[in-house]
Amino acid sequence: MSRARESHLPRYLEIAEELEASIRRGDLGEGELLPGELELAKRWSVNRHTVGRALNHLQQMGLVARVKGHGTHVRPPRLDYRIADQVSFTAMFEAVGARVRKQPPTIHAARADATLATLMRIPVGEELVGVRNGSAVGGSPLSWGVGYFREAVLPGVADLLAGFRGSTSELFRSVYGIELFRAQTRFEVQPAEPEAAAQLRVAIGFPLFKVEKLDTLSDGTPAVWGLSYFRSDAVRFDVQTRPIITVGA
Amino acid sequence: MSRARESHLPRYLEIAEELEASIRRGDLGEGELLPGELELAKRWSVNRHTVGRALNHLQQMGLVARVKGHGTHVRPPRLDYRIADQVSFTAMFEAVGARVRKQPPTIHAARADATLATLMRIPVGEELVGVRNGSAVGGSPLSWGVGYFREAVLPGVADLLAGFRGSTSELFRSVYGIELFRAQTRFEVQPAEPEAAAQLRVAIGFPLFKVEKLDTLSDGTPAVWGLSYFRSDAVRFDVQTRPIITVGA
DNA sequence: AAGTGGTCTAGACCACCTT
DNA sequence: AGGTGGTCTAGACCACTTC
Repeated sequence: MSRARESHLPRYLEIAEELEASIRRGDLGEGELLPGELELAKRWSVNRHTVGRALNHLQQMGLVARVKGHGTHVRPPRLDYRIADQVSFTAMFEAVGARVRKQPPTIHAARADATLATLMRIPVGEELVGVRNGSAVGGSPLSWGVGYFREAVLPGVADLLAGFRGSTSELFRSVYGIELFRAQTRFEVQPAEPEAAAQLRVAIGFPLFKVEKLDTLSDGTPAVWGLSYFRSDAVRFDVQTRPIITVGA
Repeated sequence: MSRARESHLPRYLEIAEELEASIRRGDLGEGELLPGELELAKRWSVNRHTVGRALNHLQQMGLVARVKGHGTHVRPPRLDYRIADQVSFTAMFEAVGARVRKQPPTIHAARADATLATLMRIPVGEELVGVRNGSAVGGSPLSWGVGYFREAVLPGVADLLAGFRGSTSELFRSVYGIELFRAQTRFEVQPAEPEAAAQLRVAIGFPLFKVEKLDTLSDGTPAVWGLSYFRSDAVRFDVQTRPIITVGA
């Protein structure tokens, strides 16, 4: 492959690279606030919009976070969201020492419409319990979404979940004596809509992971379906589909 | 002027929604070119940059694609990239009737450095065959990346792959009599760097799926590791970790 | 040559968060 | 009240694709 020209990089990318270098060098520590757009613009003798673009690029790289009215600060590295057939959201992040905060969920009765019935592979009209929830790790919002639990499989689940902020895996294990398994996970990228943007404290249009999941009982019976949006600057997903052997030395 | 609007939605989102509606209605057919920014700006009496933002938003939603010097056209719906423990990229998309075109791969000898050895779970210094490749579906670029094949597990793989553009799953099955299994897949979102942007025909900064995969033999022995970038407007990933039963009716 | 979208400047107003 | 980033306008220049 010939690499003839690579000299004329856009100015905002040059600035982004300089800022990236100084973050990686450690000139700017984790959580530290960067100067505002106006001051940075003066530093490179460019317009405010040009450094703004550089900062937006760095945000999509996961290096900084921008909050309107507050400023731009250095982000910690992305979290690893590990998914295998057995998963506990809470246990996984606590194992890494991350401080997880779940919002108290909002619960409502629901029934499977045509779309939901297809996604969950259950009959139309079945009784469900809908749960709106959100999570934050290390003080920064991570996810926001909704889940649907089958009342037929998890009787009385609405009362169980009301106000509950712990690990649902443990809850179901102790109350029903069952284990849930991740059967299917779908990943998509979507720009943040106004409501999701507000919940996750990102600007409208910021790229989000849209994740749809289906959890089943051990025999493959569908039990829970969920749709969540995750900040793409805060997380990376790691899905295990088979065991791996480590070779040699 | 009269900004006495009671909708607190940004103007560019209102325009994006109107365009979205007319695409979903079918006023604009798949593949059809939209008017240029200047004409659209006249239509809504706004600046060119405002409609530009609306179009960029629609592109991130996967509804349109923008190509510099060419224009903005309506995209087909996102492809479903189904991943289970047994996968064939080629077979999967051909099953959906999509026309897959793989670029002839570029091959080079390589050795596992510390990073690669950790990722592949093999000893440092092991002999590998590096393969740069790209794919397009339905005439639009989809992925671009690099793969590393273990010479010890797939002897003579460099010669096999040189100029080969078919299904590698089938190739390995017929030549070595082995089946490869997807063991691990990592998903991350990254803004397009200049080189990836050029290969995938998107603007610099456009959000891409960064996908790392590890394929193994049936006993879990690592065989192939790969890193690919996928256009996030063109694809959605669907990972199956367990079988699912369909209930009722 | 004409048209397209990408970049950069310049200035304005605003909503939001902190003090 | 002061500072932050988000939005919108306006105009300019450019690289790229297509004719």
